[in-house]
Amino acid sequence: MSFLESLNEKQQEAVKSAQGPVMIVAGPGSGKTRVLTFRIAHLISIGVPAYQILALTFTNRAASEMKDRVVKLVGEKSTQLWMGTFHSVFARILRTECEQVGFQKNFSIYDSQDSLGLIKGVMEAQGISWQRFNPQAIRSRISGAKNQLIGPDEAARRATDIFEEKAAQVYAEYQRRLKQFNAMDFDDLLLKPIELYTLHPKTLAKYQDRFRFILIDEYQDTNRAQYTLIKMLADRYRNICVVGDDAQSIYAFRGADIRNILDFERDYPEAKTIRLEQNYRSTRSILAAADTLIKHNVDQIPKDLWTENTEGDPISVVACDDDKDEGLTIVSRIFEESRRLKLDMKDVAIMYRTNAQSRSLEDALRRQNLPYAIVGGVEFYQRKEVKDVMAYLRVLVNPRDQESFLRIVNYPVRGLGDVALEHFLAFAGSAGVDLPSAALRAGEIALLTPKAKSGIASLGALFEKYRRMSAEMSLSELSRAYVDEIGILKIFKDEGNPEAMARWENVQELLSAISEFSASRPDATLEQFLQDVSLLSNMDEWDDKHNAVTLMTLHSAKGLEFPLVFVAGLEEGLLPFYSSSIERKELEEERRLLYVGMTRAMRKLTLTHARIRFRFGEMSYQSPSRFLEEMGGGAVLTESVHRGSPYRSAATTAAPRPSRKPAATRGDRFVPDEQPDYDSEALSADDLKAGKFVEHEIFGKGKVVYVVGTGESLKAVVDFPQVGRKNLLLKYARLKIV
DNA sequence: ATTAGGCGATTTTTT
DNA sequence: ATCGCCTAAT
Repeated sequence: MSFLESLNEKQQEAVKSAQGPVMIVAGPGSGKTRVLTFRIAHLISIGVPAYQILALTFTNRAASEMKDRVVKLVGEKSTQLWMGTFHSVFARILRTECEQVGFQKNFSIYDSQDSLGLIKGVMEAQGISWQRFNPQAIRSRISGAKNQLIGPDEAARRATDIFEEKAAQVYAEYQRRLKQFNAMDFDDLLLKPIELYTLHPKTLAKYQDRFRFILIDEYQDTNRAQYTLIKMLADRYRNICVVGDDAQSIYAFRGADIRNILDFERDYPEAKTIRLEQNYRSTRSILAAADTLIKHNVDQIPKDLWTENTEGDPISVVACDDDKDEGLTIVSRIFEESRRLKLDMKDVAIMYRTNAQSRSLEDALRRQNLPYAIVGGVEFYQRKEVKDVMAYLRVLVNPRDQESFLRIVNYPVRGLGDVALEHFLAFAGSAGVDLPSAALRAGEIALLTPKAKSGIASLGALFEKYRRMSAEMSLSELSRAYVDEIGILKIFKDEGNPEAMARWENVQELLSAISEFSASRPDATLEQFLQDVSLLSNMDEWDDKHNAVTLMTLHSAKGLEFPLVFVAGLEEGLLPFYSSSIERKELEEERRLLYVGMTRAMRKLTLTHARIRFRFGEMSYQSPSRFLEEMGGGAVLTESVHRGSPYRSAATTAAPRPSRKPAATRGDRFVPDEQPDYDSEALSADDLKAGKFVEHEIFGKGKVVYVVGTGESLKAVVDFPQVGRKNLLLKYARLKIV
């Protein structure tokens, strides 16, 4: 086959091993995507019908790109291929099969924000205080349990402290309500199919028979639920091919389980393992530094990455005065390097640990008139006005969706408060009807004020009207008329200020998106649109057609490559992040995260750190990241820039910077080993470090999350299990180290 | 007694 | 920019 000739020997082997289980361990830049694409094309070319192939990717974007490439290789017969993220593929399957697990086909999909709202409601109903038990923490605990396939009952049995007991209690009611609301959260999109296949072996057999060839990309980032699901599906034909790299596993915090890679060979003893170790992407300098860094991890499968590429430029490490300076430095280097290497702006990426860091970078780019695009950040579909309209649409599709109903029941204002809502919910509950039906009968609720009665009744009438009309109108007409009648466009217009006009435009943009969606496919439904939007990943929205610098988090950078890469904020507390610098496993994940970022670079990599960073409303002294030392000195060029900046004068008058002795001992060349005398306070920055346990007179024992400021204004943020996070001024707090 | 609007605190990573 | 709490207005 002609298209195989461009592959190396290992890659060809990976492509041609069509039958049986295969694990491909693919280092960064080793042509993994090409292998996957060619493998699919190969399967089709040897006669496998495209609809028997299921390919799971990490983003929908990756899926559609890969699909396009397969079409180019083998033509239109490949369009029946099933390709997408775990969540979108199984949401699609659930759309047809969910009745077997007690859901209606029009079920809603709740994102984390919706889930959190629901959890708060449950906690309120159960009389669990939001102050004592952080709803966000409860949510992530529940999600964690679900990812490990632990149900509410088992969670309750396993609970060892009051927090876990409460979480389990909330969990049980949360699941009950999701079912009642005909809604699923992200985790359910994986759990319900497992339930479906367990309860209905015939259905499982149908899908096993359907998907005879399964491919999974980014296998290192799959969780236990995904693993189980795939194991079920692949059990019959065992034609499963997973591609991953343990060194690029960066989603353990979300339940990704490294055992999935390690267990693969145990579950499939006949599996063939193929290693792709030749890197085609990066210069030798870049690869060497990344490799030296990642070798500091204990948990890893040994690999020998190599490249035939040239040595290239050394990696630059630039020390900047502060975060503004960091932005300016990066911008001026973008100018220099892009000219020197003859690159466009679309060849440049700036990566960082937290979304909050994009602000100062954006400022610098804007000031220099450099075009840029941000991946993620405050996403369009997360904006309040967009979520509000989406909630209206969801209620139309799924009247049982109480969470969405409650979101918009008093927006625009209809004269309803907590009390009126209580009465209304009680009425709906005793009448045993969904909320839109109850709203139509608001007149029957004696306890409501006239204003509340008419407000709710008109909302009920609105839903009723558009539910009827949905049969006769096109999707795009319907949504426009509906949104118009909701009245929020008028509110924004009347308000007239720039923010309101921006919101007005966002709603218009949402309507355009609906029109576009309905024009793009003949069978477009509102259900389908809502589902697609719920399952968008932030990469899916990224437009790489524009010639602009790309800004994104290190997490979003996975799978991409750019000739010129900047990683900003290589500082202790930021990368590695505060709370992740204590546990070895978490620290190793931070290291992998930087590894992912570094290995995105093809020709030139620049790492920056700031000495002072404006965080949490004040200046904070930052030490260079320990990872810089861990890269070894060989290919690294250390530089330091000084530039005037508004923070500078304040900085130079401040107390000497707290000393710090990084944990790593080798290659201390990036950090001058200074040890200023610093003993004035009983507790100084020397004693008080992130991760230490301290005792407070009132709050009890807690863990230090991080420390900011110096001398008199030395502050610590401490996590107390009972009372939560407290910001303490050391001068007064009188903490004791435990 | 209720509700609406103002004010202040907050910021890891995400399907 | 958004959320949650508090107080003024009804």
